[in-house]
Amino acid sequence: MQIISTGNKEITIYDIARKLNISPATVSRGLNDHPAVNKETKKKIFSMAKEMGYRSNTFASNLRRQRTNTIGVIVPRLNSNFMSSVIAGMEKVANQAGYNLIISQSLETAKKEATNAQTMFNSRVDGLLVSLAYDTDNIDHFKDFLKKGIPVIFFDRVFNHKQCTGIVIDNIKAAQEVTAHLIGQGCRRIVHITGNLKRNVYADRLKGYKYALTDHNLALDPNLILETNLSVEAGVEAAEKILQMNPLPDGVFAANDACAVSCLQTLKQAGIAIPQDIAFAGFNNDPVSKVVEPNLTTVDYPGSEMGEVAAQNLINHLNGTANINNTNTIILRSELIIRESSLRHPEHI
Amino acid sequence: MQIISTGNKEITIYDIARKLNISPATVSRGLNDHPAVNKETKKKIFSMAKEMGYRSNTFASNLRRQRTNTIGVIVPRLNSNFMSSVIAGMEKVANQAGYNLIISQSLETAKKEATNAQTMFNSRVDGLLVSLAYDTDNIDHFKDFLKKGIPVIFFDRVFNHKQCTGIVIDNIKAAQEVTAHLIGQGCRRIVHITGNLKRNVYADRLKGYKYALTDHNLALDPNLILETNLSVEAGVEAAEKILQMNPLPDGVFAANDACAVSCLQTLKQAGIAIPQDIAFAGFNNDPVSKVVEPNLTTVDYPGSEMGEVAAQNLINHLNGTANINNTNTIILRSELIIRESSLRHPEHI
DNA sequence: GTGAAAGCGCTAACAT
DNA sequence: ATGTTAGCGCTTTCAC
Repeated sequence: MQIISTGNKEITIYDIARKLNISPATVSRGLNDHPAVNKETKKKIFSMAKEMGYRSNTFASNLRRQRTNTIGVIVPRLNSNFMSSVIAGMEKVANQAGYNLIISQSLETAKKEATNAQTMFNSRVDGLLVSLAYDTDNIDHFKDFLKKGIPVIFFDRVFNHKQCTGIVIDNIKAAQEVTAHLIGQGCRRIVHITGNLKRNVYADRLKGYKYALTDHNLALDPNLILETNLSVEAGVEAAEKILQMNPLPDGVFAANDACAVSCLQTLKQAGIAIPQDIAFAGFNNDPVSKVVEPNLTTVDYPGSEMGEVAAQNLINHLNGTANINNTNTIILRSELIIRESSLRHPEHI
Repeated sequence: MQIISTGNKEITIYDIARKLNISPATVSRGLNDHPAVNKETKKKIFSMAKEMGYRSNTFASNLRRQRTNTIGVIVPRLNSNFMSSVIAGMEKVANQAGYNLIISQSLETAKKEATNAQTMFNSRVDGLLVSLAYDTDNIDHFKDFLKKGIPVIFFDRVFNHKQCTGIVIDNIKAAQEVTAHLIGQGCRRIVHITGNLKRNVYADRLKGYKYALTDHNLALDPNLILETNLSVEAGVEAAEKILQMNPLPDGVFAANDACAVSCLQTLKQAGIAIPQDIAFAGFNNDPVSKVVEPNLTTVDYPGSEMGEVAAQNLINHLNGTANINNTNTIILRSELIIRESSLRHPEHI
């Protein structure tokens, strides 16, 4: 038994129409701010709606218009500054345009990503914004969307597909800058800790690393490239591998901050001086990068903006203002942030 | 112009019925696994549905059944390990029970919280799961829900209201343990950095701090209680205030880790030895607590479990399995994690 | 075990 | 500027 339940009856536009002695159609038009409705009538409608506690029935409306005004969002995890900013940016744009967001986490598995996609498909989202899971290696689970012409936009972790727009930063260039910076600080044997190379973000950062070596006429040593899952634990393991190397490397560039930090700390505990023995750089500008000692050199990029751009492009497409089918890639700016972990000439700070 | 768009026509139960020469009613029953439908018929229906690429129209279904099977979630921010785990826990339970989640961030403002609540109300969520914003001081924006008998469950940051269930940890006890631990390490003048005392979590942690002092016959010095917004910047400011104190305190207990860490680091830079001069403790077990040097003593509590419990209780209530109107508060376990920042007798590690 | 038919609340084409 | 009407796709009562 429900203890509290007053006024459980839902008010419909028919109730409002009856009270006002007008037709339901006019009420509907008024509520939707249709230009052909008399201003006075509109006012009456709105105040009566308010008074009676009316709330629009989205389902009836969606059923009728064959649109949901809902955007699906699938991300690997929500627990980063970056993702939270992305979502905030999307929400801002979506709300302004009258769209709702359905958000879900793939928890880095392709399987859950597929399930989530199916749920979104059944909820008939008008479009999808996706950042891929760690181990996704095809996008068959988005085929249903593409077949139906429902737009899918990837951001950050994108998939190269002619039918899908991607919003990214220039990971190659950013990584190239990081590596060049380390080289500029005197590093000659730089370890690169990377992630799953299926993901553009890690593949591109690796490319940037390689290009920078080439730019500075340094040979590429495959033994210096460690492919990991970029977790905190992976950082510890990487440190153990590094300690086995002979000679020791003189620089480490990790593809994310979490891994960089745990690797740095493990090496430090083993008596390695940072940055004198080994200079360090990460990627993402996570809060931890400002806490670890020494503070971590890293790359910052704008989550909120990425979210806004992704959502805005999708909505413009849905509203017919712009067509993203012709847009393949949108590149946002990023920034190298130099901190003590890589600075061997402190006077340069 | 849409470049790709094949099979844009939606399949309905009527299409399936026609192909199978049965009635739409039977198709509907079959799809919903109604017991009164012949097993063979069911099989035929399912395979035909699959073949034709049928997907159920949630809107028509919701419109008809007058239920949405959707749960609204409003949180201050998504960017913490804790919140991300909470959401993951909720998703798990909700998916299993056939419910969907609509998630939104209040970004710590009561205003956005109210807007979000209104959106949720209009989307006719079956129930609401809320963790309050920093500055919310009443719950009028949830009145619409309560009036209609739509259940609202608070978690972590709860509001004391007879009509609302709350899921929390015992913040008083946890804070009391933290403080007692500091006292056990020889602290006598312990600063407590707290947040907005409207929020139960901070008010209760303050209480726990006070009770522990009482338990150990220590006088309460109001000057040692710093009310802040618990941000990273607030930690720095708190450190500056602490440095002005004469005599210096010998312990700091901050109501979250972010603030504790920045305060700790600022004091360290000023030449204070941690934990010898000032012992430190935080709250939340954020990843940074394991990165800062020395590692931060803190309180861990289970986000995923809190999410699961909140969602499960809501769903049980909605399904009529249990009634939460009688349940006022559910308390989950938490755990003191002792690390070097508070350990003055290293042999105890 | 299956079918017929009504109706959930809204919108939009058409009519006035 | 407003009204009439049909129908979006589904579920469910009542009938057989």
